[in-house]
Amino acid sequence: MKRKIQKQENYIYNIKNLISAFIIKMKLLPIQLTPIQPGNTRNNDAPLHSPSSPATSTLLGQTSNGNANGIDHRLSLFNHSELIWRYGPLTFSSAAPPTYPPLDFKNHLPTNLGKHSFGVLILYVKFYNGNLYEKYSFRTCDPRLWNKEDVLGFLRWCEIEFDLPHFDVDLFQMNGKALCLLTKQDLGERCPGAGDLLYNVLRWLIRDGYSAGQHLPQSPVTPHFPITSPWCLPIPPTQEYSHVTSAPTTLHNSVTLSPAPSIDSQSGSPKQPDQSTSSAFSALPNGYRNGTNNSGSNQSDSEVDDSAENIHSPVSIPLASSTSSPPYSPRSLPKSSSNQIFFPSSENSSSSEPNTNGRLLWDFLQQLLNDSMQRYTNYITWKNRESGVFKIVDPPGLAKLWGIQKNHLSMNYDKMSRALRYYYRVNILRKVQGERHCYQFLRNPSELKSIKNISLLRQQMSPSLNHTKVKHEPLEENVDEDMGPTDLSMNQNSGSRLQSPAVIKENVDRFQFPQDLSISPMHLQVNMETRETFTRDNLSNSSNSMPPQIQIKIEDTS
DNA sequence: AACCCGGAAGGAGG
DNA sequence: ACCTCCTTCCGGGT
Repeated sequence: MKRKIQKQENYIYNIKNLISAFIIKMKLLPIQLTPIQPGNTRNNDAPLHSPSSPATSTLLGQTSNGNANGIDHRLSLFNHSELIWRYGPLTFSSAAPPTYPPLDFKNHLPTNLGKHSFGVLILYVKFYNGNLYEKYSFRTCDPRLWNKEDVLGFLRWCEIEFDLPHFDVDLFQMNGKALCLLTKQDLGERCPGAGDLLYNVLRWLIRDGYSAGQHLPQSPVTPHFPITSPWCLPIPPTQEYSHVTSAPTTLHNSVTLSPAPSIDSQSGSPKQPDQSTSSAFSALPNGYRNGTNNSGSNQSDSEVDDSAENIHSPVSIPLASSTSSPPYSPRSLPKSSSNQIFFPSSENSSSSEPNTNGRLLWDFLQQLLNDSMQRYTNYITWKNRESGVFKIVDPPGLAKLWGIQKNHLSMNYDKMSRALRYYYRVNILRKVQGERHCYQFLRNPSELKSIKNISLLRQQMSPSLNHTKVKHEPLEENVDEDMGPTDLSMNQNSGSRLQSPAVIKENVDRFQFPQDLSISPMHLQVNMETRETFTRDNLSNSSNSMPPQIQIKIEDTS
């Protein structure tokens, strides 16, 4: 019996990671996690994707006919543990108050929003032993639809997600629409050091959020901003899960992972998540620590390692396969001499060096190339790190990443390569003749960063440059002595808050089920066909019909 | 067709 | 107003 409970707990644990990943993938803003009671058997032949399914009201936790207890009977239709994702417009009316005590949508969702502009994703979890159901609801994350409490919840999420100093909430007594009208400067004044970040996040949410008529980005390089809300961080399993059926009150308390962002002003603000709990699931982006505040303070004797780690340590809610260990625990970087040429360390860094933080193209490329976890090798990779020769593996993809970084979404390889060619004349880059998409760095990053004005490089020819210029076999070259350890720690003290390449890529690639979801002995099936319906088009067009649905089925194969 | 090159104009931000 | 660092567009070459 204990083993079964333990298994179930592990299952919950993994499911929550899955949820987090899914939230990221679909850019949903989790607002609530509420337990529901296990359903009684009731025949419901309506297919999950049927427009005629009466599921909507049930999904919203409202009482429907023949369902006086607010129980979702459909759950009992399935023989195995299942996750059922649904997405659709919120269609409840004020005349039908929810009778589902834990799921008070009326108080949690702004009722003055157009019903077509809103969506709720609900997750039902059923264990085939019948002991537990859970229900998760998520709201879409178009910031323009946020109310004041949403805004505050978002800010708290940002505080944690990006390790920002506490915002002065008094300066953000506004709804999402007002928040979105703030300029970068406005945001910077309200939250010094994080204005850029907030601005970029909001712009991104607006641009790629659930705007009507827009498609969900399909490109593998499209960033999915990590809506890994702290209030939805999974919690370690507790034995309370085994009592959920018989004790609804306990269930309510125990299954609520962490406080939902309260939209009910009476209930106050969402609490901060328990860091000790969340740390195993979500590594805060150390690389985005407040630059001025943390300058040097989080540097230790393992400075080199940490600096490199932190730069590319985005928010992570790892999938089940990676929950057993801290996702970004400090570890040593390769220290072979071959890695030290273009693999920056912080040793040479000084606070006087300008911090480009990926804003400059060469810097951006360096960060991708030198990612300690090698997450960008599908975009760009070293051909010879010693000589600085690299190859753009995926030109359009890389260009898109760059465009995202610079907020020029029409960026393509043609334009980006033009920028690269401008580096020729300033001796930052040169083309590797005869090899497509191959370029060579002629300066190492610390050298470049030490030069405040890149254009000075036009006159300033380094010995290494002279050396490499005359040779046409860059792959065979050795670098000069002055091409010492370079500096990757430039982000560490950055005041800039542009999204790092690591974050972009991480957000894109994090969600890779089912391969990455190793819920043993569970087997995950994803109905890709139904997932296809999860588009903005469908979101906007299906407002009067059954919401598109996504079904994730987990079967116990043991 | 894709890639590569560099001129020209202009924009955003400092 | 000026500068840097691109971005955008383009004609031409390989």
